[in-house]
Amino acid sequence: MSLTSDMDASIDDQAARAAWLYYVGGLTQDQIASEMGLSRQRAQRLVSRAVAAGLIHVRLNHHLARCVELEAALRARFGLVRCRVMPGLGPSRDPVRSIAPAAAEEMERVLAENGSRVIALGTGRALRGMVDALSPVEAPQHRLVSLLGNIALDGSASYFEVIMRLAEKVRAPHYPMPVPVLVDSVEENRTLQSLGAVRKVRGLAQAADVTFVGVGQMSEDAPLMTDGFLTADELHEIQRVGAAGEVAGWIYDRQGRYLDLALNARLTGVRVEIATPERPVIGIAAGEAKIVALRAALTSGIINGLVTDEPTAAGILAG
Amino acid sequence: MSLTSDMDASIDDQAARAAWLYYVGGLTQDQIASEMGLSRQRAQRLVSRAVAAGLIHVRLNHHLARCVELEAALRARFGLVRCRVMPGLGPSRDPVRSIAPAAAEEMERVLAENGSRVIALGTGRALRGMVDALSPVEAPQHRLVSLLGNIALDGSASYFEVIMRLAEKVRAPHYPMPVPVLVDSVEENRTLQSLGAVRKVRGLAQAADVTFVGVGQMSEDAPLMTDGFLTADELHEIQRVGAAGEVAGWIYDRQGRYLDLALNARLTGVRVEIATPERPVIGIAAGEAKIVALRAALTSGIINGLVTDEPTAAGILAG
DNA sequence: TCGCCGTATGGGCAAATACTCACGCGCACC
DNA sequence: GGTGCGCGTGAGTATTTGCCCATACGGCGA
Repeated sequence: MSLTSDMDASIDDQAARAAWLYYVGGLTQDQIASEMGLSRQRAQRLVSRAVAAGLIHVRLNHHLARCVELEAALRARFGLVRCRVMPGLGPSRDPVRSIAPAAAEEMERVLAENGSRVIALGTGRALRGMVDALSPVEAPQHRLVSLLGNIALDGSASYFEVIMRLAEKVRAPHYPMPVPVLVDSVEENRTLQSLGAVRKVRGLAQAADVTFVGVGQMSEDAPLMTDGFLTADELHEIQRVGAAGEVAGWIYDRQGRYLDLALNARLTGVRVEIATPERPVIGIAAGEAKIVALRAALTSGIINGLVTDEPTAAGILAG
Repeated sequence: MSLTSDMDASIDDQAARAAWLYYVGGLTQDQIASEMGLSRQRAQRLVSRAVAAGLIHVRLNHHLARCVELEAALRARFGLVRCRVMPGLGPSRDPVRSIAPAAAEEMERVLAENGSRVIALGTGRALRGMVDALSPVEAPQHRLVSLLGNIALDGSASYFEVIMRLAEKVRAPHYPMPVPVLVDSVEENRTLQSLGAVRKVRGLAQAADVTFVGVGQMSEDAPLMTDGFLTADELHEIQRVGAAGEVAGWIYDRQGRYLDLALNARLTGVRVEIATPERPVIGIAAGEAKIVALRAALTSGIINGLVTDEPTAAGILAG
């Protein structure tokens, strides 16, 4: 009513303002409607739009005893440098929802550092959730680098894009891996790897100060297969030789030792094997299906940091 | 005591879990109830308890265009190093509610730095709100120091305690100013100031890397008066000589120049005059009544950082 | 042991919120 | 200029939530 400037405000501005009044101000949608001169319906739509667009972030400020216990147990058993366990949301819900805010906090922790860091990133739904949950912060002092491309065999960019989104939020220089994840032949791979641009990105990724990766399972619902990088037959063959999980496309066994597969020669991405306390590799993953893959990666130290949820943490420790 | 605190802890745990499922998981209270094996009513109570206890933090990740404009204008006009303008909540709501989360973010920004910093703090409702809105972070590398005491003339500790609360949340060493805000005579003040403990805290405060202060108005509702540090007569006399506002008890005129008052000799706290880009002084304040005081403090650079709300920002710029 | 009092609990109900649907407007394509 | 499509809107409705109240439980003093 008195706020005439609302008239020309963009829809997102209005949504943000409505959500602000609703969540922070504690007004009802009726009050928001009269405050902003809208119908109650519209106020409701704005609020729900703001939530859907991720304008509103909710975080829990309380360390649940059970989660803290699991964190401590994981830290002790696998010598982790970072570990967060978030409450589960029940079996039918996407666990990414639960771990994304915590993963975002870990990322913010890195971004808040003053010195210039090289941050390497994998791909996947969990990392994408992390980036979506991240608060925009100006952190141009850091460099972001991809461990692998985001182009599938057929040329589509269906794989979850992480690095560009993140770079947009933090305004940092970024170095995507400018190649497909997987190529058709060893020769093609050799050609690509010899390119200066590729060599530069690889070099940067290998020198990363901190690395964030998803962890893929090698069961029937393996991301490598659902994303079209492996056929069902290939998957079964790889399962047969002991595949337990995969980080950035590189497949390892139940002890977390990378397998020597024909596939490897066609993978273009950087293999993660640098996890040390000074250069941590943080795994972001949760879900029943990923327990085996996570336990293996933790056992050999492919990852030495973990953000997961309660049932997954319990599952890892149960083995 | 341990038994009751265990009870409280487990109740808080339950509350946190319920709120997590509600806000992050998006379950209804019915679903939470069956998930956790409770009645719906209990689930509802847990969620509302979690919100009331501040276990849940909601933040808006969208810089409203109007607020961004105001921020830019304030930055440009007063050469601010930090500036946040949050949307207003309407005239009848407490503006502290609006600015507290943003102020908390500024504080978190400082706390997230790796190096050891000295953080000086004033008192007041706004700072208290900031601390309440702060996420607990372990930041033991920093030192927290008070600019002034929190004891009134009559010995009561009615002034809003900030430093202890903050120290509790971040587990940092803290140095409260161990004296009343105001003493009866110049001699008493001299005696107090000569104490080793006081000198040490003053020295630390003067060397602060960053300072957070509230800003008090000198109108009829001046905090200095309502908190019992000034009588109405004293206030009127000080108004007559041009008082515009006050930071940590030290009164300045409309140009932001500290006034030479008899009162000064009885003030025990540290006068803030160190604002530089390297050692910023951030003012946390909002409200119609504080516009004049804020404009003055910004003009002379007593503060070079600001967290306020939209109407206040507009009011400052209008003058 | 009894009765009182404070506190926690679940049922019921009114308010608030989310969802669905039909309509209307503008726009583009025919 | 007509027509169909898509988007946004408001009305109506189902669901969810917040609040009040009667009641049960447990501690405590008489």
